[in-house]
Amino acid sequence: MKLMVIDGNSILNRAYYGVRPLTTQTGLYTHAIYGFLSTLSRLTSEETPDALCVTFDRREPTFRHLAYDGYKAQRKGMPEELAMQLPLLKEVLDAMNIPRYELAGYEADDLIGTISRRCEDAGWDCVIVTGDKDSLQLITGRTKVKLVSTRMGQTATRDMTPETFREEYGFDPVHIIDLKALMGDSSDNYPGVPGIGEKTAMELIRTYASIGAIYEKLPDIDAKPAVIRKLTEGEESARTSYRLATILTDAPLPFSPEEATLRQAYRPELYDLFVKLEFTKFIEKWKLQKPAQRAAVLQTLGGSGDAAELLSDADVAAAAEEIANAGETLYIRSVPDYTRFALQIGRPGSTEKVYLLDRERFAGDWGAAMRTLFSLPVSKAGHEIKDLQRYLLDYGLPENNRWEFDTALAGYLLNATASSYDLRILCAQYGGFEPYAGAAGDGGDGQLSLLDGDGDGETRRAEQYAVLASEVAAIASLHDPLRERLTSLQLERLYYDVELPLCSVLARMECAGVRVDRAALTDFGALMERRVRELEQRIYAAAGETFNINSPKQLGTVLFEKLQLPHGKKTKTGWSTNADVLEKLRWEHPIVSDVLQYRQYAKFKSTYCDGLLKVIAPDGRIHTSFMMTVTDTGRLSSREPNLQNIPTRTELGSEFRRMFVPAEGCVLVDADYSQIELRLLAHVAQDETMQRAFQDGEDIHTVTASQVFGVPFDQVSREMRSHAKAVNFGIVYGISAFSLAQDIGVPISEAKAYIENYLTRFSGIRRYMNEVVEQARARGYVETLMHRRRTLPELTASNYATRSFGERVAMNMPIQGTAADIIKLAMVRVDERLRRARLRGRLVLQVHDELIVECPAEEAEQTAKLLTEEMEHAMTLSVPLTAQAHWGKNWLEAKD
DNA sequence: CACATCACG
DNA sequence: ACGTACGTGATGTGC
Repeated sequence: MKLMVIDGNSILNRAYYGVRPLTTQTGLYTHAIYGFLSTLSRLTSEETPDALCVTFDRREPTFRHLAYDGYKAQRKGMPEELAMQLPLLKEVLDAMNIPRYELAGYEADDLIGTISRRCEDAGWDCVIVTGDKDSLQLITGRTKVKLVSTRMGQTATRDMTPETFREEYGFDPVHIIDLKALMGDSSDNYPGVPGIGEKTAMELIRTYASIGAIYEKLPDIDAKPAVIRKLTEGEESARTSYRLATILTDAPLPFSPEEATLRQAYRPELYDLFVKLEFTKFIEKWKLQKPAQRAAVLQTLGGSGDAAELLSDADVAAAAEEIANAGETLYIRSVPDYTRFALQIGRPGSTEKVYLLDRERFAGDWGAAMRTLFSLPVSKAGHEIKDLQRYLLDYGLPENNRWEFDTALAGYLLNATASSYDLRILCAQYGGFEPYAGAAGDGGDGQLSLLDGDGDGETRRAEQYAVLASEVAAIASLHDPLRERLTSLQLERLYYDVELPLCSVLARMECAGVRVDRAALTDFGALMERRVRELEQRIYAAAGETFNINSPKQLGTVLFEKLQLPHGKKTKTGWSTNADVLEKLRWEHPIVSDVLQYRQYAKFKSTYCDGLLKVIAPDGRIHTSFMMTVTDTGRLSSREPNLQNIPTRTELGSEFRRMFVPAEGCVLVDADYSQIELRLLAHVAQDETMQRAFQDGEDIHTVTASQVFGVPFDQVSREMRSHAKAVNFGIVYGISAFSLAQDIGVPISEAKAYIENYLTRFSGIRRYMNEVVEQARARGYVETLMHRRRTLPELTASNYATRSFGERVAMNMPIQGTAADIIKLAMVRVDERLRRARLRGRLVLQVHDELIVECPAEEAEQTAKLLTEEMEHAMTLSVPLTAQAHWGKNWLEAKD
């Protein structure tokens, strides 16, 4: 039998510093608990112990140290962000049914010592998990220590047994006490023998094993006279330190290994806790649900018989009629591949009716059923409806605008920084911790052991139906609370006039896709391939060996060790080889520019040639997915593939845009905003100088240069303009002199002067930046002109870097986010007008400040005019919003 | 799965 | 004395 005992404080501490900070939307820090549980889960599956327990320190000075006057409870208080996690971790452990021990007057070490000896006495093996090397003294034939270390953010463990210990230290584990008695321990604050450090102490213990032996033989030991003198003078201190270093093994702790035997977790409690901590991952991994509620849903399904009905082909017409006659919102939930649906008529209370559809159990024409049920003249609501709309469009379902609500989208507007908008989490947050409406009763006990790992068995079909039915009920019951929250945060207009109608616009864009010239892309790929091979050979020749150029590690070795090039900054894992660094080395060695070239060709080949070719659909077009709930600022993102990062900044790269082409007889019309973020800055900051520049239609970077460098407008040089441009970017991002200097290659002092000049000349901007940060601190969030908000728990962090990050975000988000609001609004209007005007043009892409429409060549001019109009008038500001449109036979031509 | 790199706005 | 611009996604390497 084997028991694992965990040094709670030590592992929590390591998790706190080793895992990147994570907060719930209410600002509760959770990363230490998260890291603790990850470690716990990993170690238990690694060791498979029969019993498990955790020990904790009490804050007050401990028994062992009271004997020594010098001890002043030196340990630094833990940071607030960690302290708040400790009681929660204890709750989690209680819910997991894992015993934890703490005892006034005893350190965790002493409890661990006691526990390990009790195990041995009972004939058990013991595994101690800690990051504290003091515990190594407890190692015996039956007890080993798993030493946890965090290196570069990675947690690693080393198993320390008597053998591995002796190999590393050269003496037996128990003599680590003697070692500490000589060298002392600054963190535990006992001195050892003054003047004796780690090296001398090691030497002595390896030779004599214990301080007892040393003092017995003194002064006739093999050491320098100075060492002998220090030992003699420091004997009393050594003896005291020995006592302090000795971990107690006889603490009065009521404990026997049997009582820590692994048991079932209390799943309902654990579920509630994980919901509170927003540990979606663990909920999924450990398949947590409120068992009582699931049982209730199953009972409804099986019991009363007419609560949920599985639709067969023959039932569809009748069901459709019932749905239409009810005249209530139809709530829709499906599994991710749309092979199963649950439909609920109306809100909870209004009707009991839930219909289920299962493609595997459906004999008739599935597509016909989809069309019948989803084109009914009733309002519809669901979770992530854009994807559902796209699925239905693929079935040729005509567009209608009766989509009334999307729970995921509402969750996103209420909290844009959440990592997921899982229905169950939304229920907990906005439905008052009752994930499934109508389910009652309190906890039964769970069946799954948490520590058995994934263990996903075959879930029965009825159970899956039950989950689906409960989810559609969840959507229905979330409708009102979410809508009320949206109203109270003034998000109604953004939600109902922008985000919700945008769903169907995006669904149509994704469905339409964009045509690409497959042959040209293939040819370009072959060219890239040739160039890559060529450069590869030159690089190998210059290096005098072959190696993997794609590996920064191997490349670093070649450049900085073999070729002895001066290395710049480091990354966590070695020397940086990024483009910035290599650019500075360009003239040091011909290999460098070859590597830069190689990188470019390799990127183009793999990401853009191979990557795009892989995703061309049978219709010859690429259908990206626009993600609506990903970014923290309100922007869209594009995935599989990402069509928002197609090269354009270099001439060679922009060739890719030549390969995006319209259908036969059509053109691409491209319209983009000019300087939308700086215009917004001028508007929200009400900075008169900048507003005037835009009102007068001046070139903003030139105006900035003239202000910052104090020269007349017509004497601004190219370099001055480009520096001013960098300053403008920096301002929008929440600038620091260091980064600006880095960016434009001037001394920090000079960059500092630029910024100072800028903020003096554009005094409105200085005022705005101060105000926005101050307001964010006071309110805990920032918002856009349309009230899209982002919460900023970072602003109250005690860590400087984290706090500074929060400040920069506070300055940037309202700008970037308002730009996102505006173009989304423009997209909805463009889509609407195109269709109302009976034009055949269709939006196909959006790239943050740019819209691309595919339309018949003869409608190009009209479409371009429509685009610029809608984009420019999407919102009225104190400065003009301007957009330029062009068209051509490919994306590149359409850009100018 | 994390990291480094690099493509975009 | 700190650590270093905002927001994304895809790829290849290496543990």
